[in-house]
Amino acid sequence: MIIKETSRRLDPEKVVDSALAIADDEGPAAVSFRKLAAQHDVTPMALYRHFKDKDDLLAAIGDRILADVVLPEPNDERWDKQLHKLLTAFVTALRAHPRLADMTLPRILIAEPGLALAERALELLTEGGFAVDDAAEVGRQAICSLISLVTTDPIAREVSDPEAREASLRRKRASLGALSPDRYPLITSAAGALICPESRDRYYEIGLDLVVAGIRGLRA
Amino acid sequence: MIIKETSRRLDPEKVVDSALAIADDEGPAAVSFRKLAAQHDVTPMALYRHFKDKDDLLAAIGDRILADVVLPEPNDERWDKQLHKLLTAFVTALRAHPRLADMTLPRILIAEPGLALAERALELLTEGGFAVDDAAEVGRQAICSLISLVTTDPIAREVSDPEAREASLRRKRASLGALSPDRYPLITSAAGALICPESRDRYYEIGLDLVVAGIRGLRA
DNA sequence: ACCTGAACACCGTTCAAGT
DNA sequence: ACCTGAACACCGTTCAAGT
Repeated sequence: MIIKETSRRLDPEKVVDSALAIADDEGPAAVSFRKLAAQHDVTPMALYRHFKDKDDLLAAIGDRILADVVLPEPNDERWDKQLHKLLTAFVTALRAHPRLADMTLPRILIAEPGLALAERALELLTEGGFAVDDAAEVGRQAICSLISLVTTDPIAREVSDPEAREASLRRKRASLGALSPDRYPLITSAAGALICPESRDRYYEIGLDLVVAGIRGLRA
Repeated sequence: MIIKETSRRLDPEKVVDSALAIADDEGPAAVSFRKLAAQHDVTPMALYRHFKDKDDLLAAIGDRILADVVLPEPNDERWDKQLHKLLTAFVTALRAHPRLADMTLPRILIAEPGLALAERALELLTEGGFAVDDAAEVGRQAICSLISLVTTDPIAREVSDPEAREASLRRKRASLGALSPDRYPLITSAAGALICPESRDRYYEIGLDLVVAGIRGLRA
């Protein structure tokens, strides 16, 4: 039996590891073939053997994130409760990569974990009384809302650079603080919550509840 | 009375016009100082007199879009019905710029039309029984969901390039068509709706109904 | 099959200088 | 105040060539 010596110098999976790390820290725009090539001691052009173009690399990042979704086992709870848990599992995986959550959207109906999630969501929605085509529309919208819940997470933003985060908060406080309480009484009195929600868990709880409540309400 | 001759060669408002046109056609990434400078017969550096940096220019685009929001007059309908109309007005303005809708988010609590929208939304939410801090959280989430509704509008995408759009649809059809109906019975049977919703108006109607139904449901 | 070298056509932004 | 010129430090991607 011959153990094949690994002859390839470049491991695409490790390139995606690096890309994911850069994107988490500095955002997807900071990911570049040239930087990745330098990190892996190859020419930028070497990457084109493994990724068609930059979009292809970003798609691989999306797939990586989706691979972390851990679907809950079906049980005998009500469809809406199970849907809540299913969507929570999706959000949990995305929360690890707040700046990258939207890379999953174009991969959901392509990557296997995304397909499993979608199929299960459609099962629960049809169980809840939706026609399959309506379930598709509602499910898509739910996924989109939850992705944007994560991408716009006000607490996670710029977490890599705490002083940039502080500066951004200070700017927001200053701008809302300058508003006239007569013209904008509710905005000024809700300024705290508008600038940054008190608790991150509560932020996600409200977001998920809102999505599931919408689905429940639409069916009626 | 002296009519001041306009001495400035560069009108920042016209630069934003051009930037908006480019961004609508080719996406925000295609907007560049160099391209805009060429279009306005100046050096790229001339733009830095009028815009701090590229982010500042994109913020101006966000403000432009928000300026098109036409708020409905308050009336004596129920709070949730009025909220539906308010949010519809927001979505209507965004729909004119599907690829740019998310540039409005960071400008909502800064640009005047965004503040007016936010204040009115908070009014209706508190009228509906939300505490002001909860209203803030719920309102933010609603705005985010609706922005993502527009940015991911499956019908508007790549509308500038109809054959790219066709190619993308074909790719999606092929990829869903290759799935096993045994493993993914619901996805395959909903393939049509998943690839592209039948009607654009219905797409937006469902999206808006879902958001308002969620808010109504959360209050209870 | 996998990688390199050189080149093309772009970017945002800084700095010093002109009027 | 407003604009220019030259430069710096980047990009993605193509093409032809090497092993």
